[in-house]
Amino acid sequence: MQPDHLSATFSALADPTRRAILARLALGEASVKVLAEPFEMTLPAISKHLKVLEGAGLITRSREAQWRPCAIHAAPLKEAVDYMQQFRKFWEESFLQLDALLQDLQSKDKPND
Amino acid sequence: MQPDHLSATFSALADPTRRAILARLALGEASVKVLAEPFEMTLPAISKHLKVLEGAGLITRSREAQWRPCAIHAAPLKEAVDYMQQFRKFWEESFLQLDALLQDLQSKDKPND
DNA sequence: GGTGTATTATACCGATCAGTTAATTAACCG
DNA sequence: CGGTTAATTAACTGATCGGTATAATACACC
Repeated sequence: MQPDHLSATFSALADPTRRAILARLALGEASVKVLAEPFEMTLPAISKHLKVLEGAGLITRSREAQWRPCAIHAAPLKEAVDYMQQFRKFWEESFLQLDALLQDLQSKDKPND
Repeated sequence: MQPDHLSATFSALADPTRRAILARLALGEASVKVLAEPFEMTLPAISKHLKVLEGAGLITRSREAQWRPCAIHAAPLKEAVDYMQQFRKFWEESFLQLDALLQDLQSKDKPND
C-alpha cells in the first residue's frame, strides 16, 4: 500500500458498515458469508468492504477450503489513535473550560455567595 | 449534522490536506488565506476542506472584519479515540505476541541458556 | 465429472468528491 | 464613491465510491 497509512485507515473507518464488520470481528474470526448476514446488502458489496478493510491493514485473511475467514488486525488503529493523541490537550482544555463555565454558572445560582 | 458523527469525523480525517490544516490550527487560529498558503491549491478548494472540517465539528469559525478565522475544536477527536479504544486489547495482544516471539528468538540466540 | 457452496471478478449505474475557473459578496481603506 | 483584499458561491469536470446483477472461480462431496 501507499505510504499514506492514515488516510487509508481513516477512510476505512468512515463507513458504518465497515465499522460494524470490525465490531463483529472483535468477537472472533468469521467467513464472508457470516459477516454479510446482518446486512441488507449483496455479498459482492460486503466483499468490497472487506477489500477496503484489508487494504487498510485492518483485517487479515486466511484460507480454509472454500472459505476465506477474516480476522481483525488492530495495529493501524493504534497508529491512528497515536496520531490523534497529538490533539489531546485541546479536548482536555475544552473540558477545563466547560468546568470553569459550570463553576461560574453555579456561583451565579447562589447570589448570596 | 446527522447522528453519524463517527463517519463524519473519520472521513474528515481521511484527507492529508485536512489533517495538515488541523495540525496548523493546533498552533493557533488562522485565516483561510493563511491556511491555504502551504498548499498548491486554489482558495475555493481550501474553503471546501474547511467546510468539511466544520461539518465534522473539528473546527469553529468566527468573524473579524473581512477575515473568518478558524480554530480547532477537538471534541469529536476525543469521541473517535474513545471509539477506537474498544479495540485496544487487540493491538495490545499483538504486542504481547511480538514480545513472546522476540523472547523466543533471543532464547534461540543463546543456545547455552 | 457434476452439483452445491463460498467467494471474487466484471461491468455497469448514480451519487458524491476533489479540484478547477469565473463570478459574487463583504469588508476595509483612501 | 472606487479600489483592494478576503472569502464564498456557482457551474463544471473527471475520479472515486457504494451499490447492483451477472458471470466466473475455487473447493468439497458424491
